[in-house]
Amino acid sequence: MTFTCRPSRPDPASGINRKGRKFDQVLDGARRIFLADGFEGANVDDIARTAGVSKATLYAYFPDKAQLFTEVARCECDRMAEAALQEIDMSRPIREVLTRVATQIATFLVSDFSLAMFRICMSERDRFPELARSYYESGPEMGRRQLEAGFRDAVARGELKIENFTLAAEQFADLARSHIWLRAVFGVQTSFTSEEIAEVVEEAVETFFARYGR
Amino acid sequence: MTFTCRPSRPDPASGINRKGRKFDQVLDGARRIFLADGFEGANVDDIARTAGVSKATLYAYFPDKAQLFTEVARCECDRMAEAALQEIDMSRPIREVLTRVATQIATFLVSDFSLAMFRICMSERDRFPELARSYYESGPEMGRRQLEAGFRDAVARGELKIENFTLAAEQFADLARSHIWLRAVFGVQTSFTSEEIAEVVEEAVETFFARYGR
DNA sequence: CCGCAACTGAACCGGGCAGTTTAGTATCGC
DNA sequence: GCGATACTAAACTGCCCGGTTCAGTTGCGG
Repeated sequence: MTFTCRPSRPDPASGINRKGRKFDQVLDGARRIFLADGFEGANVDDIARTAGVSKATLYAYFPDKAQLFTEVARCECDRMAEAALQEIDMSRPIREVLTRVATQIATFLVSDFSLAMFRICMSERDRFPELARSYYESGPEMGRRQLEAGFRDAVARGELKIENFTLAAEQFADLARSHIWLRAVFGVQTSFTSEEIAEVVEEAVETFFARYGR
Repeated sequence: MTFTCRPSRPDPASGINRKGRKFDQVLDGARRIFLADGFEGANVDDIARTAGVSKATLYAYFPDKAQLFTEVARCECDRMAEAALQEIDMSRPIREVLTRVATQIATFLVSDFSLAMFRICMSERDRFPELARSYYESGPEMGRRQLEAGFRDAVARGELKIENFTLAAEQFADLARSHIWLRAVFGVQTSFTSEEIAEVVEEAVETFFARYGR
């Protein structure tokens, strides 16, 4: 599956040349290799080969490796934001809603994509400080805001009682990833059954409700 | 401050030569540079210079960069284990105890050392899979076991009610780092006042108690 | 069929860095 | 004083890899 990502804001004189048949190929190849190997670890020859393009062509589109990387990263941040921005359907009973949301959080956080992006953000924080920051903002932060909004509705309807919305949302997300995420990022456990996730989710909802329920 | 770390198990024919005046210097210099720059990012010349030692001397002690790194990493895992292994004083009222423990967890997790080690584990997970694993085991895992033990005591004394001890401990630790740790690892926020930490801790204890209290 | 622009593939350059070598110095036991 | 051992400084090797160059190919508009 390959898809491109048009600039959210067109890059101002970034030196990127978007016109040409193979632009998308290059970006796609770069995405794969960068996600797999990180920035430092990625080899431009590999990217070109994976993209099915000559190195010269690659450098016809992008002035250097760093800009190619930031372009990929920007797209992935957009994807991330999109993922974080699913509307929360509050029409169902609150407990069911929270269970579904927690399941989504937990499942996403142990996905290959999420883990790869996280690792890259960690590894490349010195070289690309903006990357980690903007990923945080389009991901965790965006997700938190969504949660907060949902919580406000629920409180308004008398289904939850919350004073500190920010921290409550943060706690909810942290509870939803309890146990499994740390194991995933440290590589202690590499795959998770839906039962494992369901157990963590259930306990998360239980604890959250004990504090903020009704 | 410089201190050495004798092998927990003497390395079997690892090619490391421990005798010589400057062994400790080398290890100490390596620790600094590796913690600051990671494995790939660290420059052996820098290490030698920081250690106040010639490169030739360095290579008289360690056969290569990787072994030097793993030696440093092993020591840091030991330090980590030691830090995680503080006895929990259960004589005080449970709420006070948990508040103190949560404060320790939160404070440690946003410390330079902890963040540096975490980043290295993430960055070098492919090159040194064992590192992340053993750091996880001497850190989070060890800490969790300690917590679990404390919880069992508390349950026995009727101060808490818990069924799933593992998940409860995990939830407690996750609640204790809520909000602040993610911001720290993504570099969104680089320093934390004790008030910020205290707030998170208080909310963590509150939520934990709502579920598992009395 | 021509011309032009995109693309290819392979050779090449240059810098960074792990690890080695070498020629020389300091220190210690005897 | 003498040999041995530890250490130093600096030059050097070899490799990897980002980026460039260039001679040749493909394909498309007119």
